[in-house]
Amino acid sequence: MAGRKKNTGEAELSAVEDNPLFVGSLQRGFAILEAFGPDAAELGLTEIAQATGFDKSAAQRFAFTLHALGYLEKNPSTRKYRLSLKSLGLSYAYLRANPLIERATPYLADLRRQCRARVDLSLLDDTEIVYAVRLQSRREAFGATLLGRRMPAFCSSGGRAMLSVLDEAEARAIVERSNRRALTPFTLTDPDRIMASIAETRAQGYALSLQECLIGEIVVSAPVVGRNGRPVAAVHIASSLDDHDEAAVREHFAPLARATARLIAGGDTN
Amino acid sequence: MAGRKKNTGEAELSAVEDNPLFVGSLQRGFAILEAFGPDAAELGLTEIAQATGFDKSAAQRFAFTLHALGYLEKNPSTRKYRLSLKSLGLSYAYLRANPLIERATPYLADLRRQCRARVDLSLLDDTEIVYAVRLQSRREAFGATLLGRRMPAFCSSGGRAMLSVLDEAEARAIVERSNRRALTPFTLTDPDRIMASIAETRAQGYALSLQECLIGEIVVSAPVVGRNGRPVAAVHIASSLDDHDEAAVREHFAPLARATARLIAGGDTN
DNA sequence: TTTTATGTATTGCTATGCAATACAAAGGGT
DNA sequence: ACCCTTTGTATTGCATAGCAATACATAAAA
Repeated sequence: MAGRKKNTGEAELSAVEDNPLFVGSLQRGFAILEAFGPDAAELGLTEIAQATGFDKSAAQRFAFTLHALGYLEKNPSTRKYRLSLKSLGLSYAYLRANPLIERATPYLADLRRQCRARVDLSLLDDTEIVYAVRLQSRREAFGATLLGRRMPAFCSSGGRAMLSVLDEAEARAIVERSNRRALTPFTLTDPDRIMASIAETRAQGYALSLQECLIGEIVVSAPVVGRNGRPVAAVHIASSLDDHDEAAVREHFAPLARATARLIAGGDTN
Repeated sequence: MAGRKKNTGEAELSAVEDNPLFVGSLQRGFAILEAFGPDAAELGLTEIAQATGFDKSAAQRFAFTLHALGYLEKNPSTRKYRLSLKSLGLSYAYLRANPLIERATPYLADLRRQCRARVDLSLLDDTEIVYAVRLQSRREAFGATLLGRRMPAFCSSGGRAMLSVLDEAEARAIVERSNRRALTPFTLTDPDRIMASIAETRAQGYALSLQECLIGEIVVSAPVVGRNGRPVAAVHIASSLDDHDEAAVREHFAPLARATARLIAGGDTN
């Protein structure tokens, strides 16, 4: 987590950092919060310093402050810091304030009952999708069931669904600046082939991902389109190939996903 | 949201603020983030200034910075700020890093299948409980289904379950400094009667809340106890009185909740 | 015990971030 | 269409908040 690089262009970012309105301390504080992750659940001061590139003093001050504010807590035995419950507060505020999600939730619950598979709602954030609602089915790999999880848009079903709503050029731009690391042997990584898949998605009104993100998983997604014609979200239905084969998914789940997406779009305010 | 008062004692807080390690800018930044909530989904600069008590300049600088960092986004039409998707990231990191939650999730999913009612896992944070896992059943009021939601411990079933694990004195202290506003006409607000309910909970091994938080809702909860003997979490089973009466809940759900709590506690690392 | 590593506390200096103010750009009433 | 009010954006000199170096304390390791 040390030197994570954004492909969004550092130039633009450092431009904004030079703006006199920019408060560097805030940035550093968040950098420390963001240093905590699945791989780094608990961090000591020196580890924080290492992960962020700050010196010990800076790590100390910011960790101290975040602790005082309640965003970090200390494991008394290891004396290391970890994220605290308060981290959940922001999510709550976000979800609660988001009318799209409020609107979508009951439709997704209905969908979940109809197909008895995992149902997700994802949002597009540049080259990634973020899961905002997840209704899990049976036992899934734990990390895969969490809200806020990010996946690359180019290879996820929901990502392709949303990209298919954009114009060709915009979609291609996103695909091309994505980090197109293959997640499975089935992941398409060639931009042209990805764009072909997106074109197909556009034509049929839904995207289908066959083991492109996870071996054994098949996902259909339909885009939720805003009044302005832009993609707002994607409705996913994910299941195991053990339970449903491609034909069945296309025949039964795809129309359901599309219908749900349309219902959600129905009362859009954007 | 302007002058929210912590009953934890301001003295202690301002003591820490005077520590030279305390970075005030971080505090102000978070104060602005926290100004956003259900009631204040979108805020303009002046509104932010009002809500936080800062002057326009401060509001401007911090909003600018949070925007640059990606935690706030601007509604282009209203020019107001709102929380962005990035808010979900912290939750993800927290949940992902929390072994208790990872461990609990599959057991909760099983429980959900067995009782076909809403199943939640909550954690205790001083006088409040925070929902960390929620497996909803059918349509529920939207806000009630979200992760990160807080409820008073004194009147919630899960809260009483966890309080019942503490010693009498500690539990009473928490109850007494809670803001004991009645949420429904059935909410117990008298400390003595609450303590009696907690004692009963301790005796029977589960807590039962009959419409104390929400009219028409019945909830049983069992505490998850850590190796150190402290309450770690609570397992809730919530259903509507239309579906299940008190006797049925006590007979069928209470044992299930207790069993699940024990399973979760089984491999605790704390 | 000595040694090494890591967390905690202190302090003087200066760059950072502050607040006042000026400017621009929308809304909204008449 | 105008004014006037309101709200967002940009600039700047100055003081203080926050920095980095360093010293001290405490815990694990050898």
